[in-house]
Amino acid sequence: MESVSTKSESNQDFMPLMRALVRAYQAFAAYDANGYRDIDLTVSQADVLFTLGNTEGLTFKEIGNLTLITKGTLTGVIDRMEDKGLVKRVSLSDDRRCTRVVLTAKGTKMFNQVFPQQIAYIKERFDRMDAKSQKEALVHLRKIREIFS
Amino acid sequence: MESVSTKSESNQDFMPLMRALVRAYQAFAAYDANGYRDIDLTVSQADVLFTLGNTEGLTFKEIGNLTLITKGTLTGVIDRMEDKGLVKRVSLSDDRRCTRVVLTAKGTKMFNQVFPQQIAYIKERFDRMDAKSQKEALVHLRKIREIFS
DNA sequence: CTAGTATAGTCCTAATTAGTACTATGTCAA
DNA sequence: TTGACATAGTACTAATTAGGACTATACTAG
Repeated sequence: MESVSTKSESNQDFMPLMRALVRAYQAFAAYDANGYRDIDLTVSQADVLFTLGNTEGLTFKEIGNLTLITKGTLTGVIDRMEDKGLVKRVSLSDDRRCTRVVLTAKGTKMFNQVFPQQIAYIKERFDRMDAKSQKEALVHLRKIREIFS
Repeated sequence: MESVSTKSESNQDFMPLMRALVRAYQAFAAYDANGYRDIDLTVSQADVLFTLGNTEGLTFKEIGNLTLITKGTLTGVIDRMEDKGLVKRVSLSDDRRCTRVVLTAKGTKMFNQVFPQQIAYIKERFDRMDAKSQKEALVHLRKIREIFS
């Protein structure tokens, strides 16, 4: 279908799929980010806020695993969220290497306000895709994740 | 199927699909980036290199559209590629606002070497997905892109 | 012609990102 | 107990990212 400007002999039929994956993600990410424009939150900060919501707090390690934000990056993200008064660092008594990050009252309030809002904002678009397609897409995307892991 | 920790009343069945999209992209992106480890190229630089390959040069605007790299970012990316001797800026006589970015001999050589390599590297993984699934996934991903555009 | 507007690219800032080195703490085995 | 190794988080760097301000150039309507 699509052709690629190269003299390589290999079959490159996967390239449209590769591009579609990148474009689909980028379109979603841009739309998602737009939802945080008004409120004073970056995507990473919102990601952490949503991850901490309805928990008793999580360690850096746990947050990193759930959000896929690297530990080095996370230090800075948590720093800025702490500056904004959204989270606080709490030491663990049983393992002094660990730090538990907990939402403050202000952070909890923001979570309760922003999370449903953002969910509704995104749902609005996914609703334009029928349930059957969503189900099939889910299977395919999990397969793609699997082959690249 | 999956449940989410929130008290929002809205139907959140799209969330597994949303997560699958993000994870699939991230897995692919990480794999792709790993292909540039050995050679001295970042993902953005490789993106530009591949975009310029087999062309007579492109303007910043054109590169930006093809790669989805913002103009502000592109200035820095091209700066560093120019420092490495991979590309050069050429002025256009008919519109002095525009700059054409062209691969140097060194850049062309690198393109001819790295592009087929990377294509083969990625193809290896996509080959693990059968043609029918790829075709279906392509349709779904284009739909996802559409609903978020 | 000329004023207003649009476009191309650069410059600047704050935040994120990956990666590596580093410190403190914990674990496990000899 | 003590040395080797592992883990958690921080510090630091280069590159990227989005976004907005800015300059130079082009276009267009009156």
